[in-house]
Amino acid sequence: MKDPQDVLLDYLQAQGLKMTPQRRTILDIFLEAEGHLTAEEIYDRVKGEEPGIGQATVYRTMKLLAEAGLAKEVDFSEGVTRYEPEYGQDHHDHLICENCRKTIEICDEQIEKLQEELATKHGFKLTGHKMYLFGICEDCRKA
Amino acid sequence: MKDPQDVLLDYLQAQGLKMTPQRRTILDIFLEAEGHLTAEEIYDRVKGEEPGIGQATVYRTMKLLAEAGLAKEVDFSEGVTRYEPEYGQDHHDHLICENCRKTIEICDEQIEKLQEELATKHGFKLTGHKMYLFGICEDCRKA
DNA sequence: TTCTGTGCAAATGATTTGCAGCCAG
DNA sequence: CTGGCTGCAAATCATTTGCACAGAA
Repeated sequence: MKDPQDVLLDYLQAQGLKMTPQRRTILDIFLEAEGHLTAEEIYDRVKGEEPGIGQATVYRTMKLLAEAGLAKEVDFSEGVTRYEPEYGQDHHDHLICENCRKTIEICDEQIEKLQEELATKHGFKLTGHKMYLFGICEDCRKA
Repeated sequence: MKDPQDVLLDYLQAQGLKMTPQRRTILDIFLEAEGHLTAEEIYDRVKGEEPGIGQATVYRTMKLLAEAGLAKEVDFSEGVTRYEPEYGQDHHDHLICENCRKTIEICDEQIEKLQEELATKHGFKLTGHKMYLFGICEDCRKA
């Protein structure tokens, strides 16, 4: 598979935009991080590596990565946008523990198919969906 | 079915809170409105009827109605919280046209069942879910 | 009377934007 | 060179909160 840096480069060129060290750094840090980070959290990590980078740049770059198909915005109803790597990842939804906030990535083909049918039934051409299941995980129920 | 005003009254009394004309007005206007309004939009309508009511009161009251089970918060990823009447309504999800923002309420029992199973499979006790299907509606595809 | 509720304005928190200088192509 | 990019600070936008007064119970 193509290197994510190259994917970004291609996207930038196609849009007449430019590659910069800031964008490179932010992409690297974002990709090597685990989980679903907010722009703020990414900014904190970026500061550790390149203290000169401003937080507006991080916000701008994360939006850019989302457009380039490298990052995906997720929203767990906390009032902040989180990002997860999208490139080379299979599509999935999330199962979130309302107590400890642990998040499990889930995917069910049958549900996807039913969603498609449901949209079609109403005359829609489905372009995407968001599904979040909320519950209490095993550990939290025991405790 | 019990009158929504009474449902609110019961909830308030159970919580040691008070009924006020503002709350009555906001509930009325919210219930007679169609669709999925934001607190801001509800505030605009409220001003038409009772100009003295402040917008903080509308925000506070909508949260209250949500706790009382009379309103439900929905989030179409626009950066604002919308509210829809919940009392006496069946559970449903939403199918949203990305072009004209038209929203259709949908419900599929089979999907719900699969969601339950999916959660259980991961050791979760499902407490709720959010599902939004995005697409392009028939009218917009024709146009 | 006793709190809770209200309106107002100020505060918040996440995100965006204006701007002057910087730098990739 | 030139137009996009950056850091900074100021600006937004939705929502929340502090406060003094008002009004349900």
